Amino acid sequence: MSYTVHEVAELSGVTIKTLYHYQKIGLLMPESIAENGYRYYGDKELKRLQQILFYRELEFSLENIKNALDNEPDRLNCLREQYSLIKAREQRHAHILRTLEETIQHEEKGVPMSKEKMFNGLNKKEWEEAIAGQNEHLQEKYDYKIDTSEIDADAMNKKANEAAEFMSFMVTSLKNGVSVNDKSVSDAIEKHIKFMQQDMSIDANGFAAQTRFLMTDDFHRKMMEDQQTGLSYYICFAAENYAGKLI
Amino acid sequence: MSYTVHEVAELSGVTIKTLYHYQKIGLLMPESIAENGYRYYGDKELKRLQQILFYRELEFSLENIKNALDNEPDRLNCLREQYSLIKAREQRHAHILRTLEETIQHEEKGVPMSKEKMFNGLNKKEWEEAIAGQNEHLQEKYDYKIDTSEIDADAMNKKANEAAEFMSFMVTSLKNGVSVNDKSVSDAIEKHIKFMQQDMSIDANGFAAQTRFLMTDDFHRKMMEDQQTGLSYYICFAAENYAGKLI
DNA sequence: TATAATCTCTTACCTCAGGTCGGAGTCAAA
DNA sequence: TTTGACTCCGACCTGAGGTAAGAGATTATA
Repeated sequence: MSYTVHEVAELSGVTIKTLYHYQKIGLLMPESIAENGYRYYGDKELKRLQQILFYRELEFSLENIKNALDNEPDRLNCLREQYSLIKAREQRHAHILRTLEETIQHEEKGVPMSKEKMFNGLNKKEWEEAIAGQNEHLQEKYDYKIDTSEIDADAMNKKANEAAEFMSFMVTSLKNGVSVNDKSVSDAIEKHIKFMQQDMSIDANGFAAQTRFLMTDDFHRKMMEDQQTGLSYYICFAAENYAGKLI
Repeated sequence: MSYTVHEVAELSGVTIKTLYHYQKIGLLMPESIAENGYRYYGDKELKRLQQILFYRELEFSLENIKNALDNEPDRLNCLREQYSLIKAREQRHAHILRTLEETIQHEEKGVPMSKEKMFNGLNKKEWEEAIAGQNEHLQEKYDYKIDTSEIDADAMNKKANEAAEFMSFMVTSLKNGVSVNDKSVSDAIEKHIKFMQQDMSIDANGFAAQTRFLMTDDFHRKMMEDQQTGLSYYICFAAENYAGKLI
């Protein structure tokens, strides 16, 4: 099955000019070119175009897209990677949305807002710095930045701070679809338990029991679920999984 | 309070060059210009810049932003409008994400996908046409399009329908903080299992095992978590709880 | 079969939202 | 007074296309 420029344009919503452009920069070549110069695209080309558009949607430069597709010729891997990138972008947008909500609330009450908060999530420079070193995999490969900094740290004292950090990490993991089996999750739990051990006697099983209580108890569950839907269940699973591993 | 270009750049993450550019096109003028030519911005300008960035995030052209801000000088209205636009964009992204998911599933099974479906949500032309005449308010004012074609109910057969109904019920319960112990949850699971028993042999324990698999398997968990954060964990708990009760 | 309407190719130039570079003036601190 | 950081402004560059125009190809209609 082969398609004319017009048909491809119609199907994909891209203009003929854009197809020509992609050909010129070697991003998407026609399957064949007739003697009269007419270009025809096949199924393989349509699939590649689809992937180009997914990446374009993520604001990759055409050059980056070319690299991504050429370095990862396995379509399924590409698609999965695009999936997690889109998920990552969602976080940034959630951040911006929160800033917008906060701004509306401040404006409604007529209370002035801190200048830093005003640009939370919008300030690309800032969060690119804040997350330097994180998510190396995607960053190296795509130069794509992921927003993971959520809480304002120094507003809390040390204890609350550690707890909030742990929670925020779990929220991020939950939102990113990280398995409770993942080493990063186990590590976080281990660290959290060690911290708690500074002023109380608790072990992995005790912690698991505690999280199960937090999940079953209506009041505490509500507190956690308000922070992030699903959090109480996730943490409980993670804690039980961690305790189970130690046996 | 007034800020130098450097300070504004630092706060907002925008470059000095961009500030200059905005000044040149009359989008954001400094509050004052000293005799030495230095430009200074006040609180009012920072607020305007914030709004510019919200709009820019929504891919409005600078000219459109100028019009939007000049025609709607009421900040609160602007912010609210931006809020609904961002919400609308979320829909479009959800659409794209679904196309990506479907593509992954087709690719996994090696089944070819219809060419139209391949570009669902990506085809801007298409959804601009599909919603012609709708959302006139925003379109007239901003030339911004909203994706409204979301659910194609009759596209699903009965089976998928029941599953979707069950899932949607669980999502609602999770979001409302309903305990997995709650009778409504047990009842829904019972009903769902009975339905499945029509064409397969499964019991409460089998179902619990299945949900645990869905939670532990990276790909399936991703699918569920995408629908609602925490869903895979909630359903697994609920299923295990239901199976446990029967003993 | 002739003609009109549509499609296609290619090149040259335009646009938008900035980035880069360079020269020159300005300011604060050592 | 000199150094280093900050600022201004203009000229030119970039990416991802859009527009316009001339010319050949194909298809539909008279």
